[in-house]
Amino acid sequence: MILKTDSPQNSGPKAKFVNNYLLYLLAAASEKASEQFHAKVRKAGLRVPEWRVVACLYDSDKMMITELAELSLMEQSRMTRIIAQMVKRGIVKRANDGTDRRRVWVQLTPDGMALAQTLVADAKAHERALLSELADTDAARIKIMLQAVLKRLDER
Amino acid sequence: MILKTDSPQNSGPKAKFVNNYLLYLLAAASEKASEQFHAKVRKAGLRVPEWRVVACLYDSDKMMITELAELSLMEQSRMTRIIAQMVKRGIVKRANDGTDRRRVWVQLTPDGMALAQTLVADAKAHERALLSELADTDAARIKIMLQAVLKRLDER
DNA sequence: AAAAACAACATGAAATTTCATATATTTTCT
DNA sequence: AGAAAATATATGAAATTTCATGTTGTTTTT
Repeated sequence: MILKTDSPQNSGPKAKFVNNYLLYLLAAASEKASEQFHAKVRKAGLRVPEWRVVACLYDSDKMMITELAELSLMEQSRMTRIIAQMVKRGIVKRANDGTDRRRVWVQLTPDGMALAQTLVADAKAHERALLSELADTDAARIKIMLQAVLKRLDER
Repeated sequence: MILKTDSPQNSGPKAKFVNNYLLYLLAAASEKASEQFHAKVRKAGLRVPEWRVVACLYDSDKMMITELAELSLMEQSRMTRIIAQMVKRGIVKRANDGTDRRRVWVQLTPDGMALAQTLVADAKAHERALLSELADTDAARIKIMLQAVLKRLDER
């Protein structure tokens, strides 16, 4: 029996690095799994970072810029500007904190909420479809696994 | 018994979406797992996209711009410009194809190879460390799982 | 209660990225 | 063969992103 360990363009006897490298596998899986859904996001008029903000606020109703940045996996100064755009477009609004005047709370507007409802529903449907494609595989347990990974990464 | 399903900032009874959403888990795992190593990459004088190019060429010794872009998960026009910079810095060189004059083959220079050797070794060491932290977890099988996911995603 | 340290957010300026499209070359179709 | 389609790369211009740092406000130290 012949073992096919790699993809087509594999030529020599030397084992490939990239296609078997954890960080690459993670990046590629993330990228390719998201591709389809991100196309939907853009059709709904949002860019991916904006969708992340909307999804975060769907869960929490108000968040600080810094929190949004961390949860959305991007830099604070970038988040500040993204929020500014989203405010202009009426998706979110900014509010002050009564106690700490440095803080800016970001919240969904009614329009933003509507968007969030729709897109989160779409996201869940898309996820169901994706997971069902993996149902007969080890990969079905992927979420549990990824959560374990994240927990470990956080702990250190 | 009380079920704690989520992270600290979880307040209400409503189940969180983001922290249990596959595409988020993938993105976050990728991001956070890479963080440390990407810092090393930058210390070695490369940015992340450049490291991806170097890693690809470590495996294949010559690749077309288009191939590099696809494998490195980015757009072709961006790759064209990244390669231009890397050429200037003496990390890679461009060569023509004898038959198809549209093609540009990108190869590591000797300096580029040296960089590749070092960084790939670092990457492998980093990966070993990471995987050993997960050794007692389900997540130890994560690579197998991610490969299964990618295979499925490719097949459709 | 100052001083120092820290935290949250904003912003200028340079660099990168994106998007659409151009150019050149090869392949396919009729 | 000629036309049309496809492929590979390049590029202008607008938009976004990054990096370093500025500003304001809060906490901690001494």
